Amino acid sequence: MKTPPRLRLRLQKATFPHTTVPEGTRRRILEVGLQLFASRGFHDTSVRDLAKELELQPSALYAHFPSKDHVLAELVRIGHEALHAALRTALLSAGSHPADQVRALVRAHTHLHATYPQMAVVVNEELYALAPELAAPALALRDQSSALLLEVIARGEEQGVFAPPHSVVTAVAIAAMGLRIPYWFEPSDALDINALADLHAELALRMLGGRTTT
Amino acid sequence: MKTPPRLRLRLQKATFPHTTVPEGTRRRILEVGLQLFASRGFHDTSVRDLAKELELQPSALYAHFPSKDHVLAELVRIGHEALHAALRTALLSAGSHPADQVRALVRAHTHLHATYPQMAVVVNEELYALAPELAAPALALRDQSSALLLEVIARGEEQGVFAPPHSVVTAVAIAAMGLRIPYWFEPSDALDINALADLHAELALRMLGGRTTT
DNA sequence: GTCTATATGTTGATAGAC
DNA sequence: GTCTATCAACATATAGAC
Repeated sequence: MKTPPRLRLRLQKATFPHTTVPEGTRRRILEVGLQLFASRGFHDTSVRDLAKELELQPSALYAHFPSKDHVLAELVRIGHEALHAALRTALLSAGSHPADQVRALVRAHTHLHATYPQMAVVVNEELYALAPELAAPALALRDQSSALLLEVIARGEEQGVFAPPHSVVTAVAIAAMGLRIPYWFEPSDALDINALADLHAELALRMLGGRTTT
Repeated sequence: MKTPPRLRLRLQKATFPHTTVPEGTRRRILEVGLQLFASRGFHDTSVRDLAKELELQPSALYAHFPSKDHVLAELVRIGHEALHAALRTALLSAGSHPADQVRALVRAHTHLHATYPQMAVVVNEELYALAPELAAPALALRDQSSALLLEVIARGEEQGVFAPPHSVVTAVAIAAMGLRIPYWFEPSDALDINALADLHAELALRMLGGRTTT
């Protein structure tokens, strides 16, 4: 926190996907960590910065986390688990038609990235700051999550309802839409989260060449 | 550079878009800066790290740049200028049909991000580390670059050859494909840069609903 | 579980010789 | 334009009292 207030993301109160995060100081640390890591980055946020925002002394944090890295690791874990859970739930409540399933996955992906922009940014930009053993669980979940989309696309191609120019490149492009959301989207009357989710689902289906409705 | 080798981007020799970067030590500093900032991030790369890789003493850098920030600022400037120049050139050599123009813009965007992945990463992820006055020129160029795509899309809609579900959201989605390239793409025989450019252009046109050929 | 105080290393940057 | 030597500020983390 040497350089003036160029922020990666607007500095605002950060919220979690509702996972099992205990109340109390530990949770407050995670919330403040999410806020600061998202807006200035992990390496540009010091333990003193966290403590100041929490109105605690720096040493007090170490009663709750063994190190600054572990605060980030916990955030990264929560974020990946929330996304994976959301995608699985979406798939389960979708119909059996591949277009419905893509719509469900993309809508869930969009919803999460638009609702928890700080979590999305920290999970995606600061994962590399973790030692391999702290990052590993998140990376495993990430692979499982992308597999969900790839499988639905493959099934759609087999059934002849999708005809993307290249299934992997198209899957990456669909995911990319979601990953960019925190950097430009601000919910408004003209374009709220639900409308954005619909738009992204529509764009995904256009890329897949699957305009089919059930 | 405290934490073990989790790298954001593979550590490899970094090259520039051919802009006017003078030979000599100043250029070497920029090349090494690009390499290290891309792989570990600006805040996790110390002046000592740069000096070590350059086989110089840390103090020697200050004969070429007034501060570490100015190294990043110069990289960010070069990157933005290169992209803007590439997009303008692409537009000029494209035909007058909006579909041709989108194809040209997307192909150029893809080419640059695939050819200079480190530059793309640094420009997009580390811009926020700069003080406003150092970041301003780049931000201005960025606005001009996105305007190019938005204008072509608007013209296509007026002519009735494009019918995207939402022009701004679609433009952002098209740009997002390009921004993700450095994080997954590795040129291969099965998928080289040209093929990727073609695929991205095709996906962009599908999103725009403009399959027209000239 | 929070505090005060501090250990220990690293940071960006400068002074001044050659 | 590079070196040696160094500064002041900052980093993460710990020790021990309450």
